[in-house]
Amino acid sequence: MSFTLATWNINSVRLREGLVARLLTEESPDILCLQECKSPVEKIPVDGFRALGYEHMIARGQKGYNGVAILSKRPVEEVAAYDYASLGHARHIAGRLEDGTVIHNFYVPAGGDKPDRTINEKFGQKLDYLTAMRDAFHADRPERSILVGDLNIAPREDDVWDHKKMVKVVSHTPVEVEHLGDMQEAGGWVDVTRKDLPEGRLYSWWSYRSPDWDAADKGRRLDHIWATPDIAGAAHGSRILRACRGWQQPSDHAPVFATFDL
DNA sequence: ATGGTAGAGCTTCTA
Repeated sequence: MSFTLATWNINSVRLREGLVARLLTEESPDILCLQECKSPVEKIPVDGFRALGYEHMIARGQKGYNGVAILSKRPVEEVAAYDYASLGHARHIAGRLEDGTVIHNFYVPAGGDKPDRTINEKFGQKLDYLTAMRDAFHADRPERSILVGDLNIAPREDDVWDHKKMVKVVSHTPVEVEHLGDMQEAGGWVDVTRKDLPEGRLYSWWSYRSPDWDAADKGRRLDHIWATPDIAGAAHGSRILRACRGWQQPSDHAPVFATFDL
């Protein structure tokens, strides 16, 4: 069995229903994982997605903030939706395909402005969230699993436009990279995007605050596709659809794709 | 040190 999977921080699924439909129509991934739906589950516009062949959805949502969903052409059974670090936020959903492959979809907390948990509670929550993920994967080591989402951390020097300028900026600080690495190691996760594209700068997010985002290109790779070692070798065709960032009224994130031949 | 933009839902928070 072969399937193509995409992950996209959509920054309001209701406002950008048309952009989701465009991506599904033009690229037809088998599975699309969304983050920052900013919508209660019952207000996600599922009918339009169903009409395009995406008959299955599992999701967690809340009013105004956060929210994650998995849209799929194939049946997907919900197997978990954890509130890591007990924040009361809709940031995780996991589903299982008919062949047994488990897909985890995450929206890791952004962490606020200051990278210091003594003065910025949100930064502490981000680190605690990653620690809770680490502990969960340590206790129950995943197999035949894929982890995607907006992890809100760009771990490598070539995942940001300027490593030296970014090292004190939330999303690229050493303490965040260490927490992400510990969580990755606990699950045995392989970074599929970097397995396929090991060289060169890769970004999936460009701030709205830069009007000439394309020319300035001050991006970060915040959105990731990982897999457990038993299936990571089956992944190929990784790509980031930068063009979506230039669509009308875009999300500030571009979708990330990978194909698995299992 | 600061401000720049965007979305939800309410007059402010979050990113």
